[in-house]
Amino acid sequence: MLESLFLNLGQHDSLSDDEQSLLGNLMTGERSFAAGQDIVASGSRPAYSTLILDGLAARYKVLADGGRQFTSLQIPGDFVDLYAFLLKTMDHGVIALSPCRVILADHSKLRSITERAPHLTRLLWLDTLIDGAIHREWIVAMGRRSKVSHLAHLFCELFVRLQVVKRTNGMSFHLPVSQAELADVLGLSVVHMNRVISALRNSGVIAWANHTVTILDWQKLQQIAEFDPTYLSMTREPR
Amino acid sequence: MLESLFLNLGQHDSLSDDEQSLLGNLMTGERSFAAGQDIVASGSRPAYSTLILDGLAARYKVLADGGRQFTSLQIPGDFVDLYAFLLKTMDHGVIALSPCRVILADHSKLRSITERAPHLTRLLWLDTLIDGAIHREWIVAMGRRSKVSHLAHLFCELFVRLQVVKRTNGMSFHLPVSQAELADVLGLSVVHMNRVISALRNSGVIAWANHTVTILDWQKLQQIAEFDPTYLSMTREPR
DNA sequence: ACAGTGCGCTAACATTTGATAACTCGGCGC
DNA sequence: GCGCCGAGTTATCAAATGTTAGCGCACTGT
Repeated sequence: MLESLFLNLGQHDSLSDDEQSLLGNLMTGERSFAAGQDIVASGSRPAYSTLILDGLAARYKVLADGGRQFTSLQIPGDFVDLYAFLLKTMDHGVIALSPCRVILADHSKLRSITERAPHLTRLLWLDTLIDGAIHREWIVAMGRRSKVSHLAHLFCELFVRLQVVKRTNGMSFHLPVSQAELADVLGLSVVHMNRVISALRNSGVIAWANHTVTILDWQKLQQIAEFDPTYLSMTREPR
Repeated sequence: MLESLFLNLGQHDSLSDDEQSLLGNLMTGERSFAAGQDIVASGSRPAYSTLILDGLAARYKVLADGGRQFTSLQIPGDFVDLYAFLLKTMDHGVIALSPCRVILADHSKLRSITERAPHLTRLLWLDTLIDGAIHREWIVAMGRRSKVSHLAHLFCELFVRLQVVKRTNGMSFHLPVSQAELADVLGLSVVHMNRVISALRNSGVIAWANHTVTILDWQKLQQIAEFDPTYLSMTREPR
């Protein structure tokens, strides 16, 4: 059941059997959320962190004028709020974009991992660092890439991340979001988001229908995106 | 000499004398960089992490068309590349925006801290988590705030962070960057950056001359920025 | 079968942002 | 003193992006 988590953490360094069973002991209390529901509320002080088993979720903030911005997309094997273990207070919310099945990690147990299992601690720390690396890549995309390139980059990132946890199907993956939700990822109006999607479609590198994205030309997509996966730290080495 | 680091880490939870001396033992090898020099090169695999003692630095990425985007600003007491300890390969560069004095932390020593000092490990982890929280706030600012609000938010953030490490002077702080560099923070053209700065100046909430920013109306500045410092985790509690 | 609804899509127009160029001003070397 | 140069500023025009509105289609409940 923790397959995705093992695939995710295990891609960076090997996970011992002991560590796998520590993780198995850590994660308890499965829950489900419907699309549109808050998984974690902004301002809350959760006593546990949440791992996605199935579904798509996103971190977000809402501004006074009602504008919403997603700050990350979370897939199976991702902790959506591991940092709440030390940050204590959530400064943003996490919403389920599709039906989500999750499992929880008590902060008290996480704490004891930091006391007793240094290597596993480093792997969990690393997981939050990659989160940060993705954030930086998003900042670059928002600030200096063309919108088409930004969208292409997002698709590259999602494809590669989904591949790690075996949620791709050939060159396709499921992306259960509306264009309005995607607009809240890129920081665009819905109308302009539609224009950008059309442009990328017309360039012939992707198809997107029925909530399924198909990459028609992976080379060219990466080229448009200037995609360099270094920031995802997908090499296996001692950490 | 590690005053800023102690102030920075100590704002979140108390640092024991033992922990302070562990940190003192950790940080060795002072170096200086001139404005414009790379402190850490993109693509490198440093064997140590870098702490700013004095000066202003920034993380950045450069795109194929020459466009540059800063992803963070780093002030005294900040680790600019603590995550390189686990991420291994730098996926971006760090540049000195003003003359910088730094001190280094060998990754081997950092590793031994994770083996022997769980509480200090959590505080260092926390430091990187706040980095991530700041990234998320930047994403929101880039995507959904007006440019004037974005700039106001940046000034709020810098002021509060600089206050923690005692680098403010009343309601003023030193900001040794050109408008072109600031444009690479907000992701704007230089010309438009200038317009945005003019607008914020004309609203009467800040003055900016000789590389010194003075906040004339702190309440109104926070209001324009919709600034909520929760994401900086500035409360002292057990971590 | 029917109307209601959410979503994708497009048109027309307004506003924001970028590109290019020119002008000012102060510092600095000669 | 003179001229160069970098930084800030402004003007003008072009391109990107937002706003408002409306259409069509698939899906849903009745």
